[in-house]
Amino acid sequence: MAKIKCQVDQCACSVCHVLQRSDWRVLAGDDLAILSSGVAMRHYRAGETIYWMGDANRGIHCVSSGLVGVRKIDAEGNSVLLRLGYPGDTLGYRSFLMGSEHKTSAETLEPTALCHVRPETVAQLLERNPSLGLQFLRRASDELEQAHHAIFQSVTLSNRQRFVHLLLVLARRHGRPRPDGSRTIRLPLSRGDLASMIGTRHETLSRIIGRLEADGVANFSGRLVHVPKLDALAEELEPGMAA
Amino acid sequence: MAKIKCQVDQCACSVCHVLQRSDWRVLAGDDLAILSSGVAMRHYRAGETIYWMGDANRGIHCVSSGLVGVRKIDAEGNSVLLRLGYPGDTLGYRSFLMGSEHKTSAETLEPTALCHVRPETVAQLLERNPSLGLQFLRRASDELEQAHHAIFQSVTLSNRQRFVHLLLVLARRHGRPRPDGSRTIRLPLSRGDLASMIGTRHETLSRIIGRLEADGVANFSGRLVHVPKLDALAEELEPGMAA
DNA sequence: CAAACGATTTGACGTCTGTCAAATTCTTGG
DNA sequence: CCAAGAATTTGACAGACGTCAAATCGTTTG
Repeated sequence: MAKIKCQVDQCACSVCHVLQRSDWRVLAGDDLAILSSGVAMRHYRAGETIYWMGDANRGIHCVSSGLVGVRKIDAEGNSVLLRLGYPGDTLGYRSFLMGSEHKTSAETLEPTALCHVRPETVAQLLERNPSLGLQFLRRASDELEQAHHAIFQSVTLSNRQRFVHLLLVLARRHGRPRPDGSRTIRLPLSRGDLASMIGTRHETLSRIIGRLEADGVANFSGRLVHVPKLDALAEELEPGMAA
Repeated sequence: MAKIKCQVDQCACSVCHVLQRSDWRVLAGDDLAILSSGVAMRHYRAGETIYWMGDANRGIHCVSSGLVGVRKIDAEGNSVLLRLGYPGDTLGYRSFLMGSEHKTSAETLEPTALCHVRPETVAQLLERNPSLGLQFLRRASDELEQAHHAIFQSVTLSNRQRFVHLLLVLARRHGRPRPDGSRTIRLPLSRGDLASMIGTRHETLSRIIGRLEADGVANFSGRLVHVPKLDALAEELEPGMAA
Protein backbone atom coordinates (compact mmCIF):
# COMPACT_ATOMS: atom_id res chain seq x y z
CA MET A 1 0.00 0.00 0.00
CA ALA A 2 1.26 3.42 -0.89
CA LYS A 3 1.43 5.80 1.97
CA ILE A 4 -1.55 8.12 1.99
CA LYS A 5 -0.73 11.75 2.34
CA CYS A 6 -1.99 13.02 5.64
CA GLN A 7 -5.45 14.33 5.00
CA VAL A 8 -6.86 14.14 8.45
CA ASP A 9 -7.12 17.85 9.02
CA GLN A 10 -8.21 18.39 5.46
CA CYS A 11 -11.14 16.07 5.20
CA ALA A 12 -12.66 15.87 8.65
CA CYS A 13 -13.78 19.15 10.11
CA SER A 14 -14.48 17.40 13.39
CA VAL A 15 -10.76 17.12 14.00
CA CYS A 16 -9.77 20.40 12.38
CA HIS A 17 -7.05 22.18 14.29
CA VAL A 18 -8.88 25.50 14.10
CA LEU A 19 -12.41 24.22 14.68
CA GLN A 20 -12.57 25.55 18.21
CA ARG A 21 -11.54 28.98 17.04
CA SER A 22 -13.99 29.02 14.14
CA ASP A 23 -17.68 29.75 13.79
CA TRP A 24 -18.31 26.08 13.07
CA ARG A 25 -17.56 25.16 16.66
CA VAL A 26 -21.28 25.50 17.42
CA LEU A 27 -21.87 22.44 15.25
CA ALA A 28 -21.63 18.83 16.38
CA GLY A 29 -22.37 15.28 15.31
CA ASP A 30 -24.28 15.05 12.03
CA ASP A 31 -23.91 18.75 11.40
CA LEU A 32 -20.15 18.44 11.47
CA ALA A 33 -20.33 15.50 9.10
CA ILE A 34 -22.46 17.52 6.69
CA LEU A 35 -19.96 20.34 6.91
CA SER A 36 -17.08 18.00 6.16
CA SER A 37 -18.82 16.63 3.10
CA GLY A 38 -19.33 20.12 1.67
CA VAL A 39 -15.82 21.37 2.29
CA ALA A 40 -12.75 21.46 0.07
CA MET A 41 -9.38 22.73 1.12
CA ARG A 42 -7.18 24.64 -1.24
CA HIS A 43 -3.67 25.97 -0.85
CA TYR A 44 -2.81 29.45 -2.05
CA ARG A 45 0.53 31.09 -2.56
CA ALA A 46 1.08 34.56 -1.14
CA GLY A 47 -0.58 37.30 -3.15
CA GLU A 48 -3.37 35.29 -4.75
CA THR A 49 -6.85 36.70 -4.95
CA ILE A 50 -9.59 34.64 -3.30
CA TYR A 51 -12.43 36.75 -4.64
CA TRP A 52 -12.91 40.23 -6.02
CA MET A 53 -15.19 42.92 -4.77
CA GLY A 54 -18.23 42.72 -7.04
CA ASP A 55 -17.99 38.97 -7.66
CA ALA A 56 -21.06 36.87 -7.01
CA ASN A 57 -20.85 34.88 -3.82
CA ARG A 58 -19.96 31.23 -4.35
CA GLY A 59 -19.85 29.99 -0.80
CA ILE A 60 -17.97 30.68 2.40
CA HIS A 61 -14.26 30.34 3.11
CA CYS A 62 -12.64 29.40 6.37
CA VAL A 63 -9.00 30.20 7.01
CA SER A 64 -7.11 27.08 7.98
CA SER A 65 -3.61 28.51 8.04
CA GLY A 66 -1.83 31.57 6.77
CA LEU A 67 -3.12 35.11 6.51
CA VAL A 68 -5.76 36.84 4.42
CA GLY A 69 -6.25 40.53 3.68
CA VAL A 70 -9.72 41.99 3.21
CA ARG A 71 -9.81 45.25 1.29
CA LYS A 72 -11.93 47.72 -0.60
CA ILE A 73 -10.76 49.20 -3.88
CA ASP A 74 -12.15 51.67 -6.37
CA ALA A 75 -11.79 52.54 -10.02
CA GLU A 76 -9.06 55.12 -9.38
CA GLY A 77 -6.84 52.47 -7.85
CA ASN A 78 -7.39 53.49 -4.23
CA SER A 79 -7.04 50.51 -1.96
CA VAL A 80 -7.81 50.29 1.74
CA LEU A 81 -7.00 47.23 3.80
CA LEU A 82 -9.92 46.82 6.16
CA ARG A 83 -8.98 43.80 8.22
CA LEU A 84 -6.85 40.70 8.43
CA GLY A 85 -8.16 37.15 8.42
CA TYR A 86 -6.42 34.64 10.67
CA PRO A 87 -6.84 30.89 11.04
CA GLY A 88 -10.38 30.16 12.19
CA ASP A 89 -11.81 33.31 10.61
CA THR A 90 -14.70 33.13 8.19
CA LEU A 91 -14.70 34.97 4.87
CA GLY A 92 -17.58 35.81 2.59
CA TYR A 93 -20.38 35.02 4.99
CA ARG A 94 -21.93 38.45 4.63
CA SER A 95 -22.49 38.42 0.91
CA PHE A 96 -23.70 34.84 1.23
CA LEU A 97 -26.32 35.78 3.82
CA MET A 98 -27.34 38.98 2.11
CA GLY A 99 -27.51 37.27 -1.26
CA SER A 100 -25.37 40.03 -2.67
CA GLU A 101 -22.09 40.34 -4.51
CA HIS A 102 -18.91 40.56 -2.48
CA LYS A 103 -18.49 43.99 -0.93
CA THR A 104 -14.75 43.53 -0.42
CA SER A 105 -11.86 41.74 -2.08
CA ALA A 106 -9.92 39.04 -0.29
CA GLU A 107 -6.36 37.99 -1.01
CA THR A 108 -3.69 35.91 0.63
CA LEU A 109 -0.88 37.82 2.31
CA GLU A 110 1.13 34.68 3.04
CA PRO A 111 0.99 31.10 1.81
CA THR A 112 -2.46 30.16 3.00
CA ALA A 113 -4.77 27.18 3.22
CA LEU A 114 -8.48 27.86 2.90
CA CYS A 115 -11.46 25.59 3.29
CA HIS A 116 -14.26 26.38 0.90
CA VAL A 117 -17.78 25.54 1.98
CA ARG A 118 -20.37 25.13 -0.76
CA PRO A 119 -23.37 27.44 -0.57
CA GLU A 120 -25.86 24.56 -0.41
CA THR A 121 -24.01 23.15 2.55
CA VAL A 122 -24.08 26.45 4.41
CA ALA A 123 -27.78 26.87 3.68
CA GLN A 124 -28.48 23.36 4.90
CA LEU A 125 -26.55 23.89 8.11
CA LEU A 126 -28.18 27.23 8.81
CA GLU A 127 -31.55 25.56 8.53
CA ARG A 128 -30.65 22.57 10.67
CA ASN A 129 -28.90 24.52 13.40
CA PRO A 130 -30.04 28.05 14.25
CA SER A 131 -27.07 28.59 16.52
CA LEU A 132 -24.84 28.80 13.45
CA GLY A 133 -26.69 31.92 12.35
CA LEU A 134 -26.33 33.39 15.80
CA GLN A 135 -22.63 32.63 15.68
CA PHE A 136 -22.30 34.51 12.39
CA LEU A 137 -24.23 37.30 14.04
CA ARG A 138 -21.70 37.41 16.84
CA ARG A 139 -18.92 37.61 14.30
CA ALA A 140 -20.63 40.42 12.42
CA SER A 141 -21.24 42.28 15.68
CA ASP A 142 -17.62 41.94 16.57
CA GLU A 143 -16.45 43.17 13.19
CA LEU A 144 -18.88 46.06 13.41
CA GLU A 145 -17.54 47.06 16.79
CA GLN A 146 -14.01 46.98 15.41
CA ALA A 147 -15.06 49.11 12.45
CA HIS A 148 -16.73 51.64 14.76
CA HIS A 149 -13.62 51.72 16.88
CA ALA A 150 -11.52 52.40 13.79
CA ILE A 151 -13.81 55.24 12.74
CA PHE A 152 -13.65 56.73 16.20
CA GLN A 153 -9.88 56.53 16.29
CA SER A 154 -9.52 58.07 12.86
CA VAL A 155 -11.23 61.16 14.27
CA THR A 156 -9.65 61.35 17.70
CA LEU A 157 -6.10 60.06 17.21
CA SER A 158 -3.14 61.38 15.26
CA ASN A 159 -1.61 59.38 12.44
CA ARG A 160 1.29 58.52 14.68
CA GLN A 161 -0.98 57.31 17.43
CA ARG A 162 -3.01 55.22 15.02
CA PHE A 163 0.14 53.62 13.68
CA VAL A 164 1.37 52.87 17.17
CA HIS A 165 -1.98 51.30 17.91
CA LEU A 166 -1.70 49.19 14.78
CA LEU A 167 1.79 48.14 15.78
CA LEU A 168 0.54 47.02 19.17
CA VAL A 169 -2.21 44.99 17.55
CA LEU A 170 0.19 43.38 15.11
CA ALA A 171 2.66 42.72 17.91
CA ARG A 172 0.11 40.53 19.63
CA ARG A 173 -0.30 38.28 16.60
CA HIS A 174 3.03 38.54 14.88
CA GLY A 175 5.40 39.53 17.64
CA ARG A 176 7.92 37.31 19.35
CA PRO A 177 8.65 38.27 22.94
CA ARG A 178 12.31 38.33 23.87
CA PRO A 179 13.76 37.33 27.24
CA ASP A 180 14.83 40.93 27.90
CA GLY A 181 11.30 42.22 27.56
CA SER A 182 11.83 43.65 24.09
CA ARG A 183 9.87 42.37 21.16
CA THR A 184 10.52 41.56 17.53
CA ILE A 185 7.69 41.78 15.04
CA ARG A 186 7.62 40.51 11.50
CA LEU A 187 5.08 42.73 9.76
CA PRO A 188 2.92 40.83 7.29
CA LEU A 189 2.15 43.99 5.32
CA SER A 190 3.77 46.41 2.92
CA ARG A 191 4.22 50.05 3.86
CA GLY A 192 1.40 50.95 1.52
CA ASP A 193 -1.04 48.58 3.20
CA LEU A 194 0.04 49.69 6.65
CA ALA A 195 -0.53 53.28 5.56
CA SER A 196 -3.99 52.54 4.17
CA MET A 197 -4.97 50.88 7.46
CA ILE A 198 -4.30 54.08 9.37
CA GLY A 199 -5.72 56.27 6.62
CA THR A 200 -2.66 57.98 5.22
CA ARG A 201 -0.10 57.74 2.37
CA HIS A 202 2.97 55.57 2.39
CA GLU A 203 5.27 58.60 2.23
CA THR A 204 3.70 59.95 5.39
CA LEU A 205 4.01 56.59 7.08
CA SER A 206 7.66 56.52 6.12
CA ARG A 207 8.18 59.78 7.98
CA ILE A 208 6.24 58.58 10.99
CA ILE A 209 8.49 55.53 11.08
CA GLY A 210 11.50 57.80 10.85
CA ARG A 211 10.30 59.79 13.84
CA LEU A 212 9.58 56.65 15.87
CA GLU A 213 13.15 55.54 15.25
CA ALA A 214 14.52 58.97 16.11
CA ASP A 215 12.58 58.79 19.38
CA GLY A 216 14.02 55.37 20.11
CA VAL A 217 10.59 53.81 20.40
CA ALA A 218 11.08 51.22 17.67
CA ASN A 219 13.56 50.16 15.01
CA PHE A 220 12.49 49.23 11.52
CA SER A 221 14.40 47.17 9.02
CA GLY A 222 12.19 46.24 6.10
CA ARG A 223 9.33 44.27 7.55
CA LEU A 224 11.17 43.56 10.76
CA VAL A 225 10.44 45.75 13.76
CA HIS A 226 12.22 45.75 17.07
CA VAL A 227 10.49 47.36 20.01
CA PRO A 228 12.76 47.80 23.05
CA LYS A 229 9.89 48.50 25.42
CA LEU A 230 6.29 47.71 24.58
CA ASP A 231 5.23 49.94 27.45
CA ALA A 232 6.84 52.94 25.80
CA LEU A 233 4.69 52.27 22.75
CA ALA A 234 1.53 51.87 24.78
CA GLU A 235 2.18 55.15 26.56
CA GLU A 236 1.88 57.01 23.29
CA LEU A 237 -1.82 56.24 23.35
CA GLU A 238 -2.37 57.66 26.82
CA PRO A 239 -4.46 60.80 27.13
CA GLY A 240 -1.86 62.90 28.91
CA MET A 241 0.83 62.96 26.27
CA ALA A 242 3.76 65.29 25.89
CA ALA A 243 5.01 66.21 22.44
CA MET B 1 -67.92 55.86 28.18
CA ALA B 2 -64.87 58.04 28.21
CA LYS B 3 -63.02 58.19 24.97
CA ILE B 4 -60.00 55.97 24.97
CA LYS B 5 -56.83 57.60 23.79
CA CYS B 6 -55.71 55.97 20.60
CA GLN B 7 -53.36 53.21 21.60
CA VAL B 8 -53.64 51.01 18.58
CA ASP B 9 -50.15 51.60 17.31
CA GLN B 10 -48.77 51.53 20.81
CA CYS B 11 -50.03 48.23 22.07
CA ALA B 12 -50.35 45.94 19.08
CA CYS B 13 -47.17 45.40 17.14
CA SER B 14 -49.14 43.56 14.51
CA VAL B 15 -50.63 46.84 13.35
CA CYS B 16 -47.57 48.98 14.02
CA HIS B 17 -47.00 51.55 11.32
CA VAL B 18 -43.30 50.74 11.07
CA LEU B 19 -43.57 46.97 11.40
CA GLN B 20 -42.87 46.35 7.73
CA ARG B 21 -39.74 48.46 7.91
CA SER B 22 -38.50 46.83 11.09
CA ASP B 23 -36.65 43.64 11.91
CA TRP B 24 -39.78 42.27 13.52
CA ARG B 25 -41.48 41.92 10.16
CA VAL B 26 -40.19 38.35 9.99
CA LEU B 27 -42.53 37.49 12.86
CA ALA B 28 -46.18 36.56 12.54
CA GLY B 29 -49.12 35.17 14.49
CA ASP B 30 -48.24 34.06 18.01
CA ASP B 31 -44.76 35.50 17.72
CA LEU B 32 -46.16 38.94 17.10
CA ALA B 33 -48.47 38.57 20.06
CA ILE B 34 -45.54 37.62 22.26
CA LEU B 35 -43.66 40.64 21.01
CA SER B 36 -46.59 42.93 21.77
CA SER B 37 -46.84 41.62 25.30
CA GLY B 38 -43.18 42.37 25.97
CA VAL B 39 -43.14 45.84 24.51
CA ALA B 40 -43.60 49.23 26.10
CA MET B 41 -43.57 52.50 24.23
CA ARG B 42 -42.03 55.59 25.70
CA HIS B 43 -41.90 59.14 24.44
CA TYR B 44 -38.68 61.10 24.66
CA ARG B 45 -38.02 64.78 24.21
CA ALA B 46 -35.18 65.87 21.97
CA GLY B 47 -31.76 65.46 23.56
CA GLU B 48 -32.57 62.70 26.02
CA THR B 49 -30.18 59.81 26.48
CA ILE B 50 -31.58 56.35 25.82
CA TYR B 51 -28.52 54.53 27.10
CA TRP B 52 -24.88 55.28 27.73
CA MET B 53 -21.89 53.54 26.32
CA GLY B 54 -20.79 51.13 29.04
CA ASP B 55 -24.28 50.55 30.44
CA ALA B 56 -25.44 46.98 30.82
CA ASN B 57 -27.94 45.95 28.17
CA ARG B 58 -31.52 45.98 29.35
CA GLY B 59 -33.32 44.96 26.20
CA ILE B 60 -33.77 46.18 22.67
CA HIS B 61 -35.29 49.40 21.43
CA CYS B 62 -37.23 49.95 18.24
CA VAL B 63 -37.66 53.44 16.83
CA SER B 64 -41.34 54.20 16.29
CA SER B 65 -41.02 57.85 15.31
CA GLY B 66 -38.47 60.59 15.57
CA LEU B 67 -34.72 60.36 15.23
CA VAL B 68 -31.94 58.77 17.28
CA GLY B 69 -28.20 59.42 17.23
CA VAL B 70 -25.72 56.64 17.94
CA ARG B 71 -22.32 57.84 19.06
CA LYS B 72 -19.05 56.88 20.67
CA ILE B 73 -17.46 59.11 23.29
CA ASP B 74 -14.28 58.99 25.35
CA ALA B 75 -12.96 60.40 28.59
CA GLU B 76 -11.44 63.47 26.94
CA GLY B 77 -14.85 64.53 25.67
CA ASN B 78 -14.34 63.44 22.08
CA SER B 79 -17.63 62.49 20.52
CA VAL B 80 -18.25 60.90 17.15
CA LEU B 81 -21.72 60.42 15.73
CA LEU B 82 -21.63 57.03 14.05
CA ARG B 83 -25.10 56.67 12.60
CA LEU B 84 -28.68 57.85 12.75
CA GLY B 85 -31.62 55.70 13.78
CA TYR B 86 -34.87 56.19 11.88
CA PRO B 87 -38.36 54.74 12.45
CA GLY B 88 -38.16 50.98 12.09
CA ASP B 89 -34.51 50.79 13.15
CA THR B 90 -33.43 48.58 16.00
CA LEU B 91 -31.13 49.78 18.78
CA GLY B 92 -29.10 47.82 21.27
CA TYR B 93 -29.43 44.43 19.61
CA ARG B 94 -25.67 43.94 19.44
CA SER B 95 -24.91 44.25 23.12
CA PHE B 96 -27.97 42.11 23.80
CA LEU B 97 -26.74 39.31 21.57
CA MET B 98 -23.14 39.56 22.66
CA GLY B 99 -24.13 39.72 26.31
CA SER B 100 -21.94 42.77 26.68
CA GLU B 101 -22.31 46.33 27.82
CA HIS B 102 -23.40 48.94 25.27
CA LYS B 103 -20.55 49.85 22.93
CA THR B 104 -22.19 53.12 21.92
CA SER B 105 -24.43 55.75 23.42
CA ALA B 106 -27.86 56.49 22.00
CA GLU B 107 -29.77 59.73 22.34
CA THR B 108 -32.79 61.34 20.78
CA LEU B 109 -32.13 64.09 18.26
CA GLU B 110 -35.78 64.99 17.93
CA PRO B 111 -38.90 64.25 19.93
CA THR B 112 -38.97 60.48 19.58
CA ALA B 113 -41.11 57.49 20.43
CA LEU B 114 -39.30 54.25 21.22
CA CYS B 115 -40.63 50.78 21.86
CA HIS B 116 -38.66 48.89 24.44
CA VAL B 117 -38.59 45.12 24.19
CA ARG B 118 -37.76 43.21 27.35
CA PRO B 119 -34.73 40.94 27.16
CA GLU B 120 -36.71 37.84 28.08
CA THR B 121 -39.09 38.54 25.24
CA VAL B 122 -36.29 38.89 22.73
CA ALA B 123 -34.68 35.69 23.96
CA GLN B 124 -37.97 33.86 23.70
CA LEU B 125 -38.59 35.08 20.18
CA LEU B 126 -35.09 34.25 19.04
CA GLU B 127 -35.59 30.71 20.24
CA ARG B 128 -39.03 30.31 18.70
CA ASN B 129 -38.19 31.82 15.35
CA PRO B 130 -34.68 31.48 13.94
CA SER B 131 -35.43 33.90 11.14
CA LEU B 132 -35.37 36.73 13.66
CA GLY B 133 -31.72 36.04 14.32
CA LEU B 134 -31.01 35.98 10.61
CA GLN B 135 -32.81 39.29 10.29
CA PHE B 136 -30.58 40.82 12.96
CA LEU B 137 -27.67 39.34 11.08
CA ARG B 138 -28.79 41.11 7.94
CA ARG B 139 -29.00 44.36 9.86
CA ALA B 140 -25.53 43.90 11.32
CA SER B 141 -24.16 43.07 7.87
CA ASP B 142 -25.70 46.18 6.48
CA GLU B 143 -24.31 48.36 9.25
CA LEU B 144 -20.92 46.77 8.78
CA GLU B 145 -20.95 47.52 5.08
CA GLN B 146 -21.85 51.12 5.85
CA ALA B 147 -19.02 51.35 8.37
CA HIS B 148 -16.55 49.92 5.86
CA HIS B 149 -17.76 52.38 3.29
CA ALA B 150 -17.22 55.22 5.74
CA ILE B 151 -13.69 54.04 6.49
CA PHE B 152 -12.92 53.77 2.81
CA GLN B 153 -14.26 57.24 2.12
CA SER B 154 -12.33 58.76 5.00
CA VAL B 155 -9.17 57.62 3.23
CA THR B 156 -10.04 58.38 -0.38
CA LEU B 157 -12.21 61.50 -0.21
CA SER B 158 -11.50 65.06 0.87
CA ASN B 159 -13.36 66.62 3.76
CA ARG B 160 -15.39 68.65 1.34
CA GLN B 161 -16.35 65.56 -0.66
CA ARG B 162 -17.31 63.67 2.47
CA PHE B 163 -19.50 66.53 3.61
CA VAL B 164 -21.17 66.71 0.21
CA HIS B 165 -21.79 63.00 0.42
CA LEU B 166 -23.31 63.43 3.86
CA LEU B 167 -25.51 66.23 2.55
CA LEU B 168 -26.77 63.99 -0.23
CA VAL B 169 -27.60 61.25 2.24
CA LEU B 170 -29.40 63.67 4.55
CA ALA B 171 -31.22 65.20 1.60
CA ARG B 172 -32.82 61.85 0.87
CA ARG B 173 -34.30 61.56 4.35
CA HIS B 174 -34.74 65.16 5.40
CA GLY B 175 -34.98 67.02 2.13
CA ARG B 176 -38.10 68.44 0.56
CA PRO B 177 -38.03 68.56 -3.22
CA ARG B 178 -39.21 71.81 -4.75
CA PRO B 179 -41.15 72.15 -8.00
CA ASP B 180 -38.21 73.95 -9.63
CA GLY B 181 -35.85 71.04 -9.00
CA SER B 182 -34.11 72.67 -6.09
CA ARG B 183 -34.24 71.16 -2.65
CA THR B 184 -34.57 72.38 0.91
CA ILE B 185 -33.11 70.33 3.73
CA ARG B 186 -33.66 70.73 7.43
CA LEU B 187 -30.53 69.30 9.03
CA PRO B 188 -31.26 67.33 12.19
CA LEU B 189 -27.72 67.86 13.49
CA SER B 190 -25.53 70.55 14.96
CA ARG B 191 -22.38 71.67 13.16
CA GLY B 192 -20.31 69.79 15.66
CA ASP B 193 -22.10 66.51 15.00
CA LEU B 194 -21.98 67.03 11.26
CA ALA B 195 -18.25 67.66 11.58
CA SER B 196 -17.68 64.51 13.65
CA MET B 197 -19.52 62.44 11.05
CA ILE B 198 -17.04 63.45 8.38
CA GLY B 199 -14.09 63.29 10.75
CA THR B 200 -13.15 66.92 11.19
CA ARG B 201 -13.62 69.89 13.54
CA HIS B 202 -16.56 72.23 13.54
CA GLU B 203 -14.37 75.19 12.59
CA THR B 204 -13.18 73.37 9.51
CA LEU B 205 -16.74 72.41 8.60
CA SER B 206 -17.72 76.05 8.94
CA ARG B 207 -15.11 76.94 6.33
CA ILE B 208 -16.18 74.14 4.03
CA ILE B 209 -19.73 75.46 4.25
CA GLY B 210 -18.45 78.92 3.44
CA ARG B 211 -16.74 77.62 0.32
CA LEU B 212 -19.82 75.70 -0.77
CA GLU B 213 -21.82 78.92 -0.53
CA ALA B 214 -19.15 80.87 -2.37
CA ASP B 215 -19.31 78.28 -5.14
CA GLY B 216 -23.07 78.61 -5.30
CA VAL B 217 -23.57 74.91 -4.63
CA ALA B 218 -25.68 75.33 -1.51
CA ASN B 219 -26.96 77.99 0.87
CA PHE B 220 -26.92 77.53 4.61
CA SER B 221 -28.98 79.35 7.17
CA GLY B 222 -28.71 77.72 10.55
CA ARG B 223 -29.96 74.19 10.07
CA LEU B 224 -31.73 75.01 6.84
CA VAL B 225 -29.97 74.21 3.61
CA HIS B 226 -31.07 75.15 0.14
CA VAL B 227 -29.55 73.27 -2.77
CA PRO B 228 -30.32 74.82 -6.17
CA LYS B 229 -29.20 71.77 -8.12
CA LEU B 230 -28.75 68.38 -6.55
CA ASP B 231 -26.84 67.30 -9.63
CA ALA B 232 -24.20 69.92 -8.99
CA LEU B 233 -23.67 68.43 -5.56
CA ALA B 234 -23.47 64.89 -6.88
CA GLU B 235 -20.90 65.93 -9.45
CA GLU B 236 -18.49 66.85 -6.68
CA LEU B 237 -18.13 63.16 -5.94
CA GLU B 238 -17.24 62.20 -9.50
CA PRO B 239 -13.70 60.98 -10.16
CA GLY B 240 -12.82 63.58 -12.78
CA MET B 241 -13.06 66.71 -10.72
CA ALA B 242 -11.60 70.12 -11.34
CA ALA B 243 -10.41 72.23 -8.44
C1' DC C 1 -37.25 92.24 27.81
C1' DA C 2 -32.67 91.44 29.14
C1' DA C 3 -28.96 88.81 30.52
C1' DA C 4 -26.63 84.55 30.07
C1' DC C 5 -25.36 80.80 27.75
C1' DG C 6 -24.37 77.98 23.88
C1' DA C 7 -23.66 77.52 18.98
C1' DT C 8 -21.53 79.28 14.97
C1' DT C 9 -18.41 81.97 12.36
C1' DT C 10 -14.15 84.27 11.44
C1' DG C 11 -9.20 85.31 12.04
C1' DA C 12 -4.36 84.19 12.78
C1' DC C 13 -0.81 80.96 12.84
C1' DG C 14 2.00 76.85 13.09
C1' DT C 15 2.07 72.06 11.92
C1' DC C 16 1.01 68.26 9.30
C1' DT C 17 -0.12 66.01 5.20
C1' DG C 18 -0.53 65.13 0.18
C1' DT C 19 1.68 65.51 -4.14
C1' DC C 20 5.31 65.31 -7.28
C1' DA C 21 9.92 63.91 -8.07
C1' DA C 22 14.22 61.73 -7.36
C1' DA C 23 17.29 58.74 -4.95
C1' DT C 24 17.92 54.46 -2.69
C1' DT C 25 17.06 49.86 -1.29
C1' DC C 26 15.04 45.48 -1.79
C1' DT C 27 13.15 41.50 -4.67
C1' DT C 28 12.81 38.58 -8.26
C1' DG C 29 13.60 36.43 -12.62
C1' DG C 30 17.08 35.28 -15.81
C1' DC D 1 25.52 36.85 -9.88
C1' DC D 2 23.32 40.51 -12.45
C1' DA D 3 19.68 43.36 -14.08
C1' DA D 4 14.97 44.96 -14.27
C1' DG D 5 11.28 46.22 -11.63
C1' DA D 6 9.00 47.14 -7.38
C1' DA D 7 9.09 48.99 -2.86
C1' DT D 8 10.78 52.32 0.22
C1' DT D 9 12.85 56.50 1.60
C1' DT D 10 13.93 61.33 1.21
C1' DG D 11 13.36 66.11 -0.46
C1' DA D 12 10.73 70.22 -1.69
C1' DC D 13 6.67 72.75 -1.60
C1' DA D 14 1.95 74.21 -1.51
C1' DG D 15 -2.33 73.58 0.57
C1' DA D 16 -5.27 71.96 4.21
C1' DC D 17 -6.16 71.28 8.85
C1' DG D 18 -6.12 71.84 13.99
C1' DT D 19 -5.70 74.97 17.65
C1' DC D 20 -6.40 79.07 20.14
C1' DA D 21 -8.90 83.23 20.41
C1' DA D 22 -12.31 86.60 19.56
C1' DA D 23 -16.47 88.16 17.52
C1' DT D 24 -21.49 87.10 16.08
C1' DC D 25 -25.51 85.08 16.19
C1' DG D 26 -29.25 82.60 18.26
C1' DT D 27 -31.77 80.58 22.06
C1' DT D 28 -33.12 80.00 26.70
C1' DT D 29 -34.16 81.55 31.32
C1' DG D 30 -35.36 84.70 34.80
